[in-house]
Amino acid sequence: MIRNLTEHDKEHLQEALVKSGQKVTPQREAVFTVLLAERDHPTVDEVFNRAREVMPGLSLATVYNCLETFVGCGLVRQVNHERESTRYCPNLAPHAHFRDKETGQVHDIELPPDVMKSLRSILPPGFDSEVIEISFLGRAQAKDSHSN
Amino acid sequence: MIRNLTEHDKEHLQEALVKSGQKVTPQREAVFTVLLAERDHPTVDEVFNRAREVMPGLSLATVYNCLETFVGCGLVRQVNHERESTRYCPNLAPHAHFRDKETGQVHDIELPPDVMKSLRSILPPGFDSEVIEISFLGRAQAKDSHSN
DNA sequence: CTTGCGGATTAGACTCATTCTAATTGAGTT
DNA sequence: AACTCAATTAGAATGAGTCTAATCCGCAAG
Repeated sequence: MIRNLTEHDKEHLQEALVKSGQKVTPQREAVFTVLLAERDHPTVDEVFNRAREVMPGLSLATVYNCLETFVGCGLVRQVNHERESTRYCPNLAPHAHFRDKETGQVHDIELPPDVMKSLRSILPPGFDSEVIEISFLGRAQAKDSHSN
Repeated sequence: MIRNLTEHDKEHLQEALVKSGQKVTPQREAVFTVLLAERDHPTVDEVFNRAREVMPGLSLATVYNCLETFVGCGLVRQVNHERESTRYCPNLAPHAHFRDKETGQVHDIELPPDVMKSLRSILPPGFDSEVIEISFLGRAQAKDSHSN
């Protein structure tokens, strides 16, 4: 179910960690592997349970720590909907999130540069934004179960 | 500090409540008054404290109930940022939210119809969205302290 | 070697927004 | 005056996330 990291992904992880003064540890590799294996925006608990299959001693606190570290060095994004549990997403390309009202599934929606630009343009002078979050809520005709 | 509802706002409240089979109660009037008095996107706790000045016996559970009811009949919107406490906003026009990283203040950003349309247009076929949430995070040159 | 250092990991306690529960109130009826 | 049914209430319960203090582990210095 959970494959090992490809050489490429391993380098990606290592580079990002080292660049922000963090170490590569077995726990971090395991958590990162889980994130890449199934890109369905898992919650911390889901990551925890999946990672335990591969590293049974892993603790929940460590999963929180790893994910926080990854966010800190730009390896993954947090995804929040209302006040539900935070989900995690290794897709780094700019994208919005679509949440299916029925299934709860989260899908990535590609965000073309011109839409980004038009969004930025609605900010009145004096407002300077680093992060823009866009989330849709609705229903999706099931097609591919995951989100990319 | 907290003025009474204008006749107009009172009718607005009454109409929305009755239309969805709810009753007008003193508690609901008090909470709605608080929301309209200062449009700074208060948290439940802030609403609670402000409303207590006017109705000391009011309970926190009731504030939660009232706000939930208001959301249900379209009188107010919930505003969430990451996993912080939910805030409430009586601005019904389509708008985005800008959250100041430093002060935590939330400002409303008007959302022109063509931007809404271009956003809707990025959804692949099969995706049908009712609600779009857009939130900016950044720094705002203080100007008017409230949002609206 | 083996000792010491500092970051990473861990279990479990803690926080705090929100929800739930069960009892009470109160307005409008019969 | 008794009924009814939603709204209100206080306090308990939930649960995601954070904090704490102890342990672990890789690595560099002696």
